[in-house]
Amino acid sequence: MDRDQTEKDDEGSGRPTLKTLAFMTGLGVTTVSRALKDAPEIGAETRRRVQLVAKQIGYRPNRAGVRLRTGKTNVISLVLNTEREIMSFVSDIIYGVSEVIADTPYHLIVTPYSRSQDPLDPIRYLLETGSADGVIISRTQPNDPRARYMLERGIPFATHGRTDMGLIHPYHDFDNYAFATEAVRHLAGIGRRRLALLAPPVELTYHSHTLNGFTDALSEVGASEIPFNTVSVDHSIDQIRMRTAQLMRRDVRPDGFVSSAAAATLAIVAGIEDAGLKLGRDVDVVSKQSSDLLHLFRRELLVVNENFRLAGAELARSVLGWIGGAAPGSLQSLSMPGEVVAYRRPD
Amino acid sequence: MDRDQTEKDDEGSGRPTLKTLAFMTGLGVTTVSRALKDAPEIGAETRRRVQLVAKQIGYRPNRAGVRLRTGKTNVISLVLNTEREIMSFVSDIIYGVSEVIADTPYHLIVTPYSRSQDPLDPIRYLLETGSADGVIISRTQPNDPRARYMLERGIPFATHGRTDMGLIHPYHDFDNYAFATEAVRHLAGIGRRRLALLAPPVELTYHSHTLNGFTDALSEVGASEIPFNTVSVDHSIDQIRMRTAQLMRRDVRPDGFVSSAAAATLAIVAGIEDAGLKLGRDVDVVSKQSSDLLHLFRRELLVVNENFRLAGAELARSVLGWIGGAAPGSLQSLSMPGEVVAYRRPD
DNA sequence: CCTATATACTGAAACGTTACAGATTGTCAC
DNA sequence: GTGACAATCTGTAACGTTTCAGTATATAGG
Repeated sequence: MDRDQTEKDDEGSGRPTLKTLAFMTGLGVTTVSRALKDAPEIGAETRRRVQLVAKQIGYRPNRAGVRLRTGKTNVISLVLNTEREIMSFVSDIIYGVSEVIADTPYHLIVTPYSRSQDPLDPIRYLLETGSADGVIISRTQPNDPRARYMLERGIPFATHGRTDMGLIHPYHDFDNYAFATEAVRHLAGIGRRRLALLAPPVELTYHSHTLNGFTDALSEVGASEIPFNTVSVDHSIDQIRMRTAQLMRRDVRPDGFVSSAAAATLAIVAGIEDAGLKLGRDVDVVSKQSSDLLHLFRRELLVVNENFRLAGAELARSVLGWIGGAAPGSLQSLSMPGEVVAYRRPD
Repeated sequence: MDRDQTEKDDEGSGRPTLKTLAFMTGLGVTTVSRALKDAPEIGAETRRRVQLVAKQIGYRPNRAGVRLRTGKTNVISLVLNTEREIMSFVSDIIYGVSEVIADTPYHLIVTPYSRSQDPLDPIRYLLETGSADGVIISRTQPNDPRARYMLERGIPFATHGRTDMGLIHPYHDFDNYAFATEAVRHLAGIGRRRLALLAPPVELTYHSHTLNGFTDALSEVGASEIPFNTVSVDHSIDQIRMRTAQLMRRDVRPDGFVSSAAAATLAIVAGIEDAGLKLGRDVDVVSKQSSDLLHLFRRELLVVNENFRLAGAELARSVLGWIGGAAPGSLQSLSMPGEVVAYRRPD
């Protein structure tokens, strides 16, 4: 008896599979599979024919099939802290990543963890369940157990911010050293002499980058530091505001602030005004911001822009690059801050 | 010849599968599978034994296996516009969803689309590739092709905002009608008589909700409307600012604003001040906000809070509920605005 | 004409899971 | 002792893909 033409009622119902394509082209499933990925041992005409039909009927490989067979998930996971992450960071970085993976087969999954959890938990989960081909983490620490763990397990990842463990891995970072030095120089340039720094939390790598830039520039310009390390950008608006107000009521108070985050800057300004002082007259503030809103808040503010969307794109490129076999050391990038910009009246 | 004990070197290397469990317990793969999901025809002791071993060795079902076999993806997709979505919305809604799916097997994938694309594109993609068990969409329209499409295809979804097509589906919405009426009443209560509304974009359902609340309350309190519909909250900061300034320089200008979004409010205030007028004296502004920052911006601002994190949680609950077989009509929720709150000095 | 080799294609097996259709017990009624 | 029945367990197939180990045909070398 001849081979039954319709081994199962293929055509018609669900979405097309390799079997559908095989049936339509009269080829074997194997041949179709290979033809679609430009394997060498497939005839040129066959290849074209298969690819044409595949395009026509809108064939899309079944992710589960591929994943089961090959272990490849085509997933990038973005690991986020649900409490401490900056808002615009979350939004922009997601869009940056999306932009880059848009014309790849990759999906973006968001893997959250909360304050109470060990930051290593979500990473362990991802690795143990093999849920992603690549991982992006933020809130990077000098000695980061997550990076160490992923290096050991050999899964491609990229960090937002650098580590300092003597290990090589892809990262994208904003040059916070340069930011702090520029900020201090600018403040010195407009006559400010006693500067306070609202730094990132101590455990994160960019804390020391920022702090080093700050203190190096202080001695360069001959200004002095008013210690302000009882709070960090991770603290609540109210706490920062209160501490700022306290600080501004002292005899020896700062006449300039450098702030590492926009939301914190709102709190600093509020604190300054709580103490009855005026921004631009009694004190100046240079702040990082990631969206162009601070100048609406107080036009006296001095701002430096950090582009999180770019960071997201860069991080995605790095992870994909590593997955694609590039050397991790070649996938590191540093984003230079622009100038400190003062308010300019809109046209 | 007896059955070979090690059909393949199971134990040891990779993560445990049903086969591993079957080998360890001496049972068949089928039995193990059923025991793990509390099937009725499994002996009580066997069930406990299997589950104990599974827990001990940290068995986790392989997602690809399940997905291939059953079609269940265990994925919820959040569909976002990469240009127009409010920042804090993205961040908070993701966290809200995460919160709810944290102790379920679900993963959250973010499916972005850009200005240039048909909003239906990402939905089609998800449905055609069977990439998700449930979908959450925002920027809902009265006659929303996405909701219609998903209803036709029978995939569970929830919308942020309501539709108005006579079709029943889960949604979560903020009561923008109530927001607008409360805002107008409050402004009237402090003597404002000529009010302008910065509304959501016309194509979205909550535009008319807001507008209806606004106009209904206007006639209730006997105030009049100063038309301000050349811009919406979707416009750029600069455009809103410019239009506001233009408006405020007219002879007949508003003495009160109702604003549907915090970022837009910054622009309105800037525009007011560009025209040389003063907030709280010449004009009052009631604004929605989703994070507690507007009072830092100008303490004269009057705010109503909208909780996006709650929205995310509610939307996730709705989708999961629908997936779980609940009636779509029972998965609709409306969040009531709180009072209009004026600035209160921190303790 | 036979053998070697390259080219183009193919079936079977496997990834981990669940559904289907049994198979093996033990218990009980008669 | 036999048949019926419930309780408990099991093997096989299938989901869609890729890899392995081929098979069939043509071409060329001797």
